Amino acid sequence: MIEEKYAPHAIEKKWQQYWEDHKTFKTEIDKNKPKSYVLEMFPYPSGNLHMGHVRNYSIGDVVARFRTMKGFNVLHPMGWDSFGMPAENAAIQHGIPPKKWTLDNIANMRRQQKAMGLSYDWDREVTTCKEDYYRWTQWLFELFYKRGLAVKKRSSANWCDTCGTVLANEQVIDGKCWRCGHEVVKKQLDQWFFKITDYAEELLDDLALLKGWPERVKTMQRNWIGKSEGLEFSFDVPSLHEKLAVYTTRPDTIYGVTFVVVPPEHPLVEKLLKDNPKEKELRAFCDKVRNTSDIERTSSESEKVGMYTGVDCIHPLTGHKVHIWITNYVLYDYGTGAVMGVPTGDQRDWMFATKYGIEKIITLQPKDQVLSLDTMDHAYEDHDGVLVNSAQFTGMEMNKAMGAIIDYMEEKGLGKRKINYRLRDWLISRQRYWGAPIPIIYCPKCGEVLVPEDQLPVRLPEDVKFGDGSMSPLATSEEYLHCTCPKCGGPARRETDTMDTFICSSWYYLRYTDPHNEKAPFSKEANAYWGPVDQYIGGIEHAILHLLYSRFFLKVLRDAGLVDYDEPFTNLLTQGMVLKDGGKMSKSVGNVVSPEEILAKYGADTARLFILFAAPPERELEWSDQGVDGSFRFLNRVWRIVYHFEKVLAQQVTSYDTAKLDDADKDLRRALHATIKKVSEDVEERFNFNTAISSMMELVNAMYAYKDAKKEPNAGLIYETVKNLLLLLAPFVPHITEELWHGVINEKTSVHAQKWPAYDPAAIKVDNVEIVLQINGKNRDRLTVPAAATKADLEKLALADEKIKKLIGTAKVLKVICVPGRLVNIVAR
RNA sequence: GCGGUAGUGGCGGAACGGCAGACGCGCUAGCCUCAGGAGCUAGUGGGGGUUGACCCCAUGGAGGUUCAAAUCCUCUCUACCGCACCA
Repeated sequence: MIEEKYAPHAIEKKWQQYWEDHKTFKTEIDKNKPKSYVLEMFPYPSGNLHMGHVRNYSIGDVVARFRTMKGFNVLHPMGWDSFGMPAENAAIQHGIPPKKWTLDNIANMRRQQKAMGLSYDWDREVTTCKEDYYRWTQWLFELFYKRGLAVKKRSSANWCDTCGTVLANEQVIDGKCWRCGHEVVKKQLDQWFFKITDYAEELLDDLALLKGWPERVKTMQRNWIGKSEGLEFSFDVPSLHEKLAVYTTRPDTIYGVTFVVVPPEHPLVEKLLKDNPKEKELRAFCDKVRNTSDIERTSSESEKVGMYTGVDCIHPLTGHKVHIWITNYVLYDYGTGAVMGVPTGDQRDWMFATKYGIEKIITLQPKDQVLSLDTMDHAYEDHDGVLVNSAQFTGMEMNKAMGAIIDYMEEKGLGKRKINYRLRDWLISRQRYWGAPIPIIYCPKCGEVLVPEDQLPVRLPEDVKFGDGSMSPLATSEEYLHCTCPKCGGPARRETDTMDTFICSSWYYLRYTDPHNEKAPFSKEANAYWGPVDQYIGGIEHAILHLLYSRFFLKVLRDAGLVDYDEPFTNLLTQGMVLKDGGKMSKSVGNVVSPEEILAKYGADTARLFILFAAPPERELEWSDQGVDGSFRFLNRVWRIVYHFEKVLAQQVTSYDTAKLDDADKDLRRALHATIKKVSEDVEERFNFNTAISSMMELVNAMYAYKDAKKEPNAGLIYETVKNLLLLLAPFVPHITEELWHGVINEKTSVHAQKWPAYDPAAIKVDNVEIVLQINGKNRDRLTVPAAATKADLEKLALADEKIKKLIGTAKVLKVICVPGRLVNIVAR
């Protein structure tokens, strides 16, 4: 029995309670079943779900429920990426302790997720800011440390003097502090790094293993790692008795070098400035440049400025003097940190040389053209052409010259072939409170000492002050700061930096496999069964950082013997953003649609259905309030048509004789089986949920047409149709289907415990198809032909068509192209 | 700037290189109703036309490949994502 009217709220509450009571989504290892690990990126607990979350979880839930119905043992967990700046800001601005703020937010968001009817195994929830989790984050830091992958290096951070705090890049707005507007400066600090560059080559190579990743994500990672092959060589700096090393990917242009540039951070700069008559001006210039961002420095738009140091070096091949400049347009942490300037081969160098009147020498020109400085107005940057003005290499083709010059330099001992990566080591130190403390102790006698494993976690103290000028809030807790050295027992102090939250999120997918383990981050056995993640789903904005860090982490754990596979995420689905009025939903624009309101108005099933229907998952999604109405209307249509057939269904006629079907029956049956086929393929192979839903809408339309066409419906066919419609809809709209299933199909079982339906190929077959007749690619007529017609049949039928004959007239038929089932194209002149 | 992606009716979107616009929204008309922000039926890219025939145009723009292009190639414009301390 079902109610006459669809009442989503009562139904949804009822079934959510039922699933919770019956632990419907609890997962255990079951070696008799194939496993499938379906994972959505865990959220930062900002306090409320936004539509991006709703989209992410709706997609994941369909995949998880679908795979369960397909017979997989599905792991589908949820947790919280709960360390980070917003909690600390809440503490600074409103005096709320970060822990309380975070846990309250988690409670609220968990409630919202539960209201969506998501099939999570909540017993596996992980929360990165809780001791039972960050204890293992610290343990993993120690693992990295022991393997030589966690090292200290000097590096700069954004610093605001007024607030007395380090600033994140996003807190620096136009070079000023976001809170006080004071000018931001760069401050040199000793900071911890993870040596991700040790894995650069493997991170690059193994992209080939990721067949289930979008090509664009792999391309972005490839470019981010940025492998290049080139030449490293040095210029002698006679006045300083030093060498200045440079790296270039264009050794073919080496004879065109007319200056060398270094950034203010370059180690040679101090020596260049010492006893320099222009020291004061140069220092002022360095200070200014030091505070500009990498994007500004590498932009070819922004102005290239520099100062000649007055110091010269010697070109290793020509012996000519070359000026050394300090500039704002090179990066200090790529290559050797110094760059050779070739005005005619690089547009940035061209602009710089033009501005400062530096000499230009043409050393490469196109094969069929002679370049002249008189007519050139920009650099010749093509990787093609012939060398000129290049001593014995003159006349050589660019591609050959590259190798020849490197060989020559190596032969003469002047330089060497070098592979470089754009990828930099991962700076993991944060001078903040709300993160996992780095488990290091500094002892005056023993130096840097790891906190022993059995003393983990290093707990976050609660008696800290924010923004009092200390490098890190943790330094303001006397109790935290002072400790005894684990080695010698003498007085020592703790590291006061915490870890980048990206570390917490680089291994959480492993913890889900064994979330309550107190002896290890996870057991090998649990992870061997569940890992790797079969389907990972999350925003495209994570295409590089999070996904690259996670890949790096897993490879280190593999090398440490903790896991036995190479990549954490076998398949990746990157979802697009949710937009409103063409733009990102944001509070400042005021176009935010609250999921909570949508749930309150229509219920979870409508919200889930709409967000899956409105666009394919990888594309951006334009939110439409009217579109939501449409989805709600569809669910009402489903409800009414099932209600209409309730008495027929109550007879429980579960079969029928296919030989006794009339045309209306056959049409409905064909529609049903075509829909099963379409939905199965769309969900399983392409994740095209929008077209899967549209085909189910067509099926419901066909059921209405059938209702009107037949006074006496075929009870068996109706039963089959309704039953399968509910099964197909179940992963998308789990509550309404559960209610209808219990009401008209089987009150003892859950629709979510059923097998996914199969279609009958014979039911889809049609006898005749309509094809298009074209002349010279233009549609001229249509023709109904037997579905089995061959190419030869089609050609004969097409050429016999009266209208076609008339249109061809006296023209000569040159060619006839036949595509069975689709068209015939007659080429006639 | 560099790297990546996307542009199709009034709107969201369909379309193995093979009938452009499925499905939904919106709109129009009719039916039903005391009533409707409910439901049902039909229509709905633009232009022409003998107005259920038929013809032409149309997938950001310009070229190209092909019997055939929204789809492949080149250039270009626009929007969005990432750029290493937001997560």
